[in-house]
This record gives sequence, C-alpha cells and structure tokens, in this order.
Amino acid sequence: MATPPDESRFALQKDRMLRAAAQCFNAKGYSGTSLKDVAALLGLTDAALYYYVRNKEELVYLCYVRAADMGREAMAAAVAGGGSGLDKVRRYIAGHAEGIVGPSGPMAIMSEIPSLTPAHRDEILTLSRRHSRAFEGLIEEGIADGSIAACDVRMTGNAIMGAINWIPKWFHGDAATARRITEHFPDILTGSLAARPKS
Amino acid sequence: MATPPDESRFALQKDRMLRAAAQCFNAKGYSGTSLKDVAALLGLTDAALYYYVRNKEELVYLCYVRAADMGREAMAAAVAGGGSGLDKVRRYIAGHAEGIVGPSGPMAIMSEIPSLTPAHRDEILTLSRRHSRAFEGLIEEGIADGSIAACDVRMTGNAIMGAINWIPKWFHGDAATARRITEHFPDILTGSLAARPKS
DNA sequence: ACAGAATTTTAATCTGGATTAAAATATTTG
DNA sequence: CAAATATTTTAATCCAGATTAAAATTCTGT
Repeated sequence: MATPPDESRFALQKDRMLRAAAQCFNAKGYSGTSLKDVAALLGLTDAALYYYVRNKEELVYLCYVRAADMGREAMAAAVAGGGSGLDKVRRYIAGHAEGIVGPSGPMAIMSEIPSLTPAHRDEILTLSRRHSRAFEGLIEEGIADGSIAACDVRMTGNAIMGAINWIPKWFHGDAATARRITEHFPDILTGSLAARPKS
Repeated sequence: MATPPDESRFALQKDRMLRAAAQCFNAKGYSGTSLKDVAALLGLTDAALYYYVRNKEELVYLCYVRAADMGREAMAAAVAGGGSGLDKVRRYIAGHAEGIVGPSGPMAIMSEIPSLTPAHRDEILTLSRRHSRAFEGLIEEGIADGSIAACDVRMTGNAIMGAINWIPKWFHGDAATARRITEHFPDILTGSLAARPKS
C-alpha cells in the first residue's frame, strides 16, 4: 500500500521528499513554505531538491498526485471489500483516514489547486472530481440497497470529505490520536447515513 | 450579526477589504494571494490597502479575528437559544454555516495561523482553542442531559468542525447551495450524536 | 584504490511582490 | 467655493526565495 515506485535510492529519496513537502505544505501552505523548509526537514540544501523535481510547482503537483493515488486506493479497497453501500462508505472513510494518519502519511491536503500550472490543475481537478463522484456513488448505492437513508448526496459527501480533509490541520503525528481517528471517524461520519430500521 | 464596527466610510471600506481578502485567502492561501489580487477585487491599487492596514500580516490577522468573532457569535446564539445539548449543537452548526455562506461571508478559513506574528498567533490560537473547548462543552452537556449518546468528544468535535471549516473550499457563493448547506449540515453532522431511544 | 555515475553544495542570478514616500485626487465641512 | 481632510495612485525601493550552473563530494562496481 502506497508502495514507492521502485526501490532505487533515487525513488526512495524522492518519496521522502514528497512526505516532507506534504508536511510543510499542510502546516504553512504552498507559497508559505520555502524549498529551504522542505530541504531542512531532509537535512539537505534547497538546491538539492532540484535534482528530484523540475521546480516547486512540480513538487506540489506530485504531492497532490500522491494524495490522489492514496484516495483512489482507499476507494478501490472499500469497493473490493463488498457488502452494502454503507459498509463500503464506512470502509472508505477508515481507509482514507488511515492513509492520512498512518505510516504512508503525511499526505498533502489538496487545498491550493489554483496555484498549479493549467495543465496540472486540470489533471488534479479531474482526479478530484472523479473521486468525489465515486464517493457519492457509494452513498447512492447505499440508498439503493436500503443500507443508507435518503439524503442530499452532494451535501453529505462534501461534509464527510471535509471532515477527512481537515484532519491534517489538527493531527500532528501522535500514534494514540491516529488510533482514535481511524476507530471513531467511520461511526461519527456515518451516523446520519444509517437507515433507520423503519419506523 | 457581523455588524461592522461603525458606519464611517473608513470602517465600511475596511470591512469590504476584509471580505475580499477572505475570499482570496480561501482560494489561493495566504502567501499565494498578492495584495494586488485583493485590491483588484475592490477596484483599487495594492498600495491603497496600506491606508487600512499596517501590512499583509495584519490583514490576515484581522480576517482571522473576524472569523473568530463570527464563530463566537454563533456559539453565543446557540447557547442563548436554550434547549438540550443536542439542540445547541445543531443550532451552533447551522449558525456557523450561515455565517460562512450567508451575507456576512465570505469568512477566512483559519488555515495559516503559523504565518502570523508570534503575538497574533498566540492570540488567535487562544481564541481558536477556547472555541473548540466551548463546542466540546456543548457535546458534553448533551451527553449529561441524555440528548447525545456517549462518544469520543474530542474526535467528534474535530470531525464536525472540520466539515464546517472545509466549506469555503467548495462553496462558491451560489445561493441555492448556501440553502442546502444550512438546511442539511445540522442533520448530517449530528446523525451520530442523537442518543438512540434506548435499546 | 580508481573510473565513472550519482548526489549535493556553493555561489550567483533573477523576479515577484511587499513596502514606502511623495504626489494627485476626491470628499467633506464651514 | 475654498480650506482642510480623507483616500488613492504613482513611482521608486527592497528583499526573500526560486532557480541555475559549475564545482565538490559521495557512491558503486571492479
């Protein structure tokens, strides 16, 4: 899960760099973090980063791609697990949260898409929208199979994704909190979804 | 509700400026938005902003103070409304969301506190923590009075606040969506809170 | 230990955007 | 209307941080 492309030293270092960058970006924003900040976290000089990436914009772009990949994996795993729509939604929430607070993190919040190159922006936006639609699809599936009560699918999806996306803003790496997140978020965020037994 | 300090032209223009800044910051981040961006939204030159504010940092700071004020008002109104803990939580969610998407918005997401001056950072952090604790207090009140089921209060509070804080990332001012948000968010976000009738 | 490739640093540029001071324009008041 | 005040613009500075090229170092395999 979240396997670095290959085992070459280059790939490993690049992966370390993307994590460091994600941590910085989440803390201080894209423009707010200098390449020196990221490099410092790696014990390197800012110029060294250019060996791995063409420029700063590409660094964010890659962070976002990485986050999108993780989200897609969480989605795929949730679907693959089978069960009702509600089961999948809960499994997805747990999986995505785990991706953020678990060993594959930190994962960059995709909060500054406007700063990307037009081409990169389009690509990330496409991935992002596709992912949102897929999640809304799970909710609709649940409504169809009776495991989820009728609701405003779009708003519900936005609310749940927002709660997850905000995690990096208050989570700072402590393992105990990580456990509480993955343990409780599925319940907290699906409380309104579970279809009432029938009144 | 979000009353501008006084009616002088200065105060009115300053308030306009804070809204424009909030809009920019939410879209492109603190360092990502230039003063020219904010000024453009007001039909002004970047230099003109210095008539209202000492520097860029103070501009963010004031945006955050404004957001904190709104949050506090929503909290006060929710408490003043009386009823059970759950009633207050629901009223608070609606009120805060209304503050963000309603006529007093846009409201800046407090997502780049680290960029503030130490003094300002401390002040905003204090306000922010106090607010989070107040919200958690509502949840505890609900648990005590039986309107809310036992839960991990901290995680639940973080989840709900996250969903609300993320709204500006996907809400772009259209009135129909604003209505759906204030109408559905209280239900969506308290689904897991409502105490089950007793099994 | 050595050649060659991989990685990092040093030392300059270069640039966008914050900031400032002085000048210009608009607004208010008597 | 004219003086006084309030607001905005023009036209420089100034600087942090991105970017680059060349040099230095570290690594790898033999």
